[in-house]
This record gives sequence, structure tokens and C-alpha cells, in this order.
Amino acid sequence: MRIGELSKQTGFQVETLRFYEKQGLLSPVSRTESGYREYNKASLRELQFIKQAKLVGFSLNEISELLTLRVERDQHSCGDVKSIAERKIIQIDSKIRELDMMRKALHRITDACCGGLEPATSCTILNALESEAVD
Amino acid sequence: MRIGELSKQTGFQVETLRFYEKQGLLSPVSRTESGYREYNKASLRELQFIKQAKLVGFSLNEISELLTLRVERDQHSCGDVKSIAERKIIQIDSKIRELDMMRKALHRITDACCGGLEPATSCTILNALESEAVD
DNA sequence: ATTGACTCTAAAGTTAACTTTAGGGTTTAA
DNA sequence: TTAAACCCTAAAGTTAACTTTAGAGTCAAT
Repeated sequence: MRIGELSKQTGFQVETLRFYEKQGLLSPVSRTESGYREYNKASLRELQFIKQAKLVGFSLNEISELLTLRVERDQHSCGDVKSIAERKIIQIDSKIRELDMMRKALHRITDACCGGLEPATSCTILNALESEAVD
Repeated sequence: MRIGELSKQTGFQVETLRFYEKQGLLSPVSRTESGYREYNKASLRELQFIKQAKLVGFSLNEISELLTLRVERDQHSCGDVKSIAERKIIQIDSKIRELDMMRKALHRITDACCGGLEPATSCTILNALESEAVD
């Protein structure tokens, strides 16, 4: 199949597929005489893999790593794969903690604000942001 | 005080302060004859505000909005300020939920993996990423 | 034979929030 | 008076993950 069909079947834009190729994520199986990219079922599965990996938070670089492990399955151990996944879990956890601290701090200063129509002359939110430390 | 001193007292890099000026966040109080930027205590407080706002997750654009409300306090209501804060809380909440779904999905497929030294030939993580849907 | 849909490449643009570079004045202390 | 430390501007670079643009060839149907 050609790139437009692959795009339709995977939901990735045509330009994105060409971009992924430049990034070394996905090569066409071959080219027609006139230079058109050709793909097959394996391309479809690879894009499925990329899509799932993106959904769980992997970056394109990490997906590259994973794709390498995927095609060289017997040269690599489960441990190799699992350590990439665990590294990502740790990153996600720490991002969540950071956002949670922001959320709590914002809630604290926002709940204290009347939110009314009166002028913000002594608005507790503005005051809190001016103070030394919000947490 | 000049920009280097302001930098030292706030922890923002000199280049960052000049960048904030270009973004309309922070103007020097005046310029010396030779063109050096001059700042005062108010500049210090404004940067304190910017720093706190960044800490709770506001973007520079949002900080611009907040700074406007801050200097025009009597022309705006507490409600104006609070609605910006609440909008941000909603954004943070949704980002947290997204990350939490990733974390759960990753945990699910990672916990099922032995992580051992054996070849990744049938690694559950790789298999899960190849499958239809990870969540 | 031509029109419209599809494909190609290479390069530049996008967003956020800075940082780096290049080239050149100013201040201050020894 | 000279050298270090500091300041200036404008423009380009950084990162990630794409998207857009420009210009041009190809394929399928009428």
C-alpha cells in the first residue's frame, strides 16, 4: 500500500509518516519505479506499536530504543525492556508529583479568594503570589 | 540597581531578565546615560511574583495576564483573578489524569514482565505495545 | 489530453521559554 | 591605563514533534 492508505489505516498524517521515516522510526518496505513509498502489514503493526508507546508516554527517542529491542528480540532480555519501562514510570511519577504540588498550592491560594465582583485591590491570590513562598 | 545585581538577588539569569523585558513582563525603571537598565525594589517584587506564578504552573502568557490585573487592581475584580486560577487548576487536573492513565497502563504491562535475563522473544511489554489497545 | 487526486523532496516554520553567539561599548579597581 | 567585569543589541540556536510551504512529478478517470 502507499502512504495515503497507510495514513488512513493508522490515523497518522502522511507528513507525520514521512517525518517518522526521517527519524528512523519507520521505513517503507520498498519504492515503486516512480519513487512512491510502499508499505505492508508489518508497517501497519509497527505504527500500531508506535501509537501505543506514545499513548503510555514514551518519547520518539524512547520508541526508537523500543523498536530496536522489538526487532532484535532474541539479542535482548526482558530486563532490557523492563528497565526502559520502569525508567519511564519513574519519570511519570515525578511529573505527577510536581503537578500535584502545583495543584495543591493553587487550590490553597484560590480557595481563600472570594472570587466576587469587588475590586481585586486586596485579592488574596495576587497577594499570595507576591509573598515569599507559595508552598 | 543594574541587571547583574537584580539577577543575583532573584536567581533569574541576566539573559532571562532581558528576555522577559522583550516579552513585556518586566521593564527596567529607567536607563542610565550609557544605556544600562536600572531596576528598583518594585522590580524585585515583580520578579518574586513571576517566580511564584511559575512555580504554581502559570505560563509566561498567563503571568502577563496576572501582572496586568496586579497593576490595575482596582479596575479588576477578584473574580477575574480567580477565574484565571481556576482555569489553570482545571488544566493541571486534566494533565494529572492523563499522566495517571499512562502510569496505570505502564504499570499494568510492566508488572506482567519477568524482567529477567532471558531473551525478550515473547516479552509481555513488547507484546502489549503491539496489541490493539493498551488501556 | 487533461483534470484532480496523490506523491515526491528539501527547507523553513511552529510553540515555549529560554540560551548562545557575535560584536562591541562602559565601569571600576589596581 | 589597562584589564577584568559588566553591560548592550540583534539574531540565531535549542528541544520535541510535528506542520507548512514551494515546486514538481505521477496516476486514474473522463
